[in-house]
Amino acid sequence: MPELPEVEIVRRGVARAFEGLALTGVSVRQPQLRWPVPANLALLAGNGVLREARRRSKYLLLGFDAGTIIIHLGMSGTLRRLDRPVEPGLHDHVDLHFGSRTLRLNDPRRFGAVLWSGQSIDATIREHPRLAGLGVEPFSDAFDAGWMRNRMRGRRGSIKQMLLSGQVVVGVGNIYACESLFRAGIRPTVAAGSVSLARLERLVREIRAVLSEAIEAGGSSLKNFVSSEGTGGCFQTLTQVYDREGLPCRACATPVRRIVQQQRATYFCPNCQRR
DNA sequence: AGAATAACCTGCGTGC
DNA sequence: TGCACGCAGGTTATTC
Repeated sequence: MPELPEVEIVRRGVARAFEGLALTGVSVRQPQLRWPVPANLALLAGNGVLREARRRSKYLLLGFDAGTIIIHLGMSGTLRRLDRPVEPGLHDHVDLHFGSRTLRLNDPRRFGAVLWSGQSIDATIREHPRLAGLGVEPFSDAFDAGWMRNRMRGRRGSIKQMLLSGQVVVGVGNIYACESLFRAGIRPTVAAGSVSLARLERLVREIRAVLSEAIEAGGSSLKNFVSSEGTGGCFQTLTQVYDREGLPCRACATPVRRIVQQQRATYFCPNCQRR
């Protein structure tokens, strides 16, 4: 589900509606997500004020004085803002209550996570096992072609696989990996270590561009992605190759091809992406 | 170390 | 209509 643009949109909604409010309670109805949800989250957070909602990779980090709530939406998670009591439905796993306002996590497939770190957001990003060791943020100065080349030197796995791994750059999932490789004219199957510096420079530009445009468009809503305000995005109507198998390439009219890499669908134009 | 594979889940669309 | 099957935005664990 959510890749960087979708998580960023959720983060903005949460920041706007919840920063400065005190956490007054947590309801955990179904703790079985990727890892068990700590049942005593509210106690851990010390009923403190939400100071900041930040994003690192596809993780949402809610900073309190006592520590940080870490949320991942997995494939199917949504976070919704409720301004009055609403009867919980199927897969409404966790509620974070801030007085009369509630942040509700729904996640049918349960690949998401809600974790607690007793550290600040900054320390959590540096030291938490799930977050330490992630690649750089795509909009940071550290992300450039030289960095990519260094991280991918000697790698024989495909460039698409490296993008998805999060070891080089984070936030790029299946949709935006396909889209950025198309826009950079790179065949998704080529060995990561064999891509020239010039082509990596183009890839860096296109990754940033496609992520920015997706944020502008409100993200991609394939099945169930919505913002915390309940609105869906429209980037899925703007994709060049993703989910367009057999349809004409928007640039050259060659039929878009679909292959499978690492058990994930890859879409590309065999004419525009020759190597 | 790096690469490949299975696994974790539910829901939806398709085709018989 | 009902049912089997394949597929879905992500990540981790286990192999070799």
